[in-house]
Amino acid sequence: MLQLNIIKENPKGVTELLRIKNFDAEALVEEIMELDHRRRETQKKMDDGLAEANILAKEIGILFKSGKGEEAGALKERSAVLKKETQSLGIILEETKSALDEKLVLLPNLPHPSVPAGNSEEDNEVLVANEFKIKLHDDAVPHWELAKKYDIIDFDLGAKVTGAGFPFYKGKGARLQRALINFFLDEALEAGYSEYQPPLFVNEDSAYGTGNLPDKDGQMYHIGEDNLYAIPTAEIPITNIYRDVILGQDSLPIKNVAYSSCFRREAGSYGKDVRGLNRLHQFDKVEIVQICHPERSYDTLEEMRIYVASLLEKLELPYRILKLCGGDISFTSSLTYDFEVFSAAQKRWLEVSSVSNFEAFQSNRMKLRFRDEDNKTRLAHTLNGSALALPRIVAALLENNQSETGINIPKALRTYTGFDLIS
RNA sequence: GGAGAGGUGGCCGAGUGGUCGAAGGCGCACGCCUGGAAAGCGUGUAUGCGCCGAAAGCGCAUCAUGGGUUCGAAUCCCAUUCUCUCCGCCA
Repeated sequence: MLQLNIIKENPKGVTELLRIKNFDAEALVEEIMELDHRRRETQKKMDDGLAEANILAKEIGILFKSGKGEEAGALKERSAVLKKETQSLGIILEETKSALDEKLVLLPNLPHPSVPAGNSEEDNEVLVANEFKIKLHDDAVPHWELAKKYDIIDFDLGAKVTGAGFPFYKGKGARLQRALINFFLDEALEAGYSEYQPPLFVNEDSAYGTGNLPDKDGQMYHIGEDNLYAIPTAEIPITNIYRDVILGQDSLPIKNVAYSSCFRREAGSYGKDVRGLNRLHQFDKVEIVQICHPERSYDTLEEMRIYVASLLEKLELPYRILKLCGGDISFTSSLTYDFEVFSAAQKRWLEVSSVSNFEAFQSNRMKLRFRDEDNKTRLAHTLNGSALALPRIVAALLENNQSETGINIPKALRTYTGFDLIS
């Protein structure tokens, strides 16, 4: 949620910046300014009324104590009137506040000035392209066929037991999953992250905190009986640790890593994009989250970008890094780098990580603050990124490393898998 | 799932319906004292919103959360939630 102060200070600037995200904010900003004005006006009236009522109550108390109870009658009458007035003002205030909030959450985060304009993924800026040549033999096949051939992932079995998009990993396929998780976690620890194992379900407050509600309501699995949401990413529990928290001066930066299963309904997805491991309802991911001083957040973003790239290097996967354009960047992000690996048999790029700086957008909604050098409370900046999401990594590993004899495991993973070939 | 006890500032902990944002202690910060430190002494030490752009000041709200009773609620009532104890069930 965008900070009200930023909008009030420079409504035109906000509208201008949001054009880069192809968002027309003009009417919305105007409404917000108006609602804010009404809110302050109402609160002033109510506070004054309450102040008078407080004074009256004290006077009545004194009268009663000194045995002049009869004299309190008139004051009581006035008090009753004030109560009615302040109560109805209170209702108006609450209505105005929630109307203001409803409008505020509709505004996307401001893009960083470096974000290129654009409408779709075509306009993303390719920053790094590490496309070392992959030579596949003539009978090279996509990963879903390899999965069947070597009996390492069973989509049909998953469909029988649960539904489409919930595969079983078997034998060396299961061990490869476990190896990747451990590899990613160990690398993150090495890079100074603290490991968490989060709950896989969160409550409503947490889903709001990171902005998944009300935005992506239909995209999360929801347990109605207990009103809990299955997490689409570990970002939600890990970031919400700091909801309504004021961090001490020395606690920044916070670097957390968590492995979790992720659950996504992916309503509306279909076609060849969702074939095999390309898009699942349940998948595994290692997520990194940082909370840092506002002045450091872009350095931190670069640090995270380099870190994620190093993982792909170690896995010897051809990848590229995209700086997302205004039209493709998410609602909550100021600046996002997408990482894509090349899937040789499908001949297409698959997104495996998205590293974003949210600046104070999440913190503002979550009330995540810290004490700065002057001991004042300020909103911290939050960042996160996948490091990495497993399924598409597995897809690329299988396809790119297939040979006549089997699938070769990259060196960095062999100590984790305990085997160097799937055959 | 059943029964009971409880939730007060960063922490501990007091609080009879009235001047309680809340005693006292610990912690922390600053100052005095000291050659330096400890001890001791003194001062300060919540958050949000509003008056107003900032500071100072003032006002309002906040004692788990949300309602209610009352001129007045940390205190009384109701609901929710979380923690603890016992019983039941259980990896």
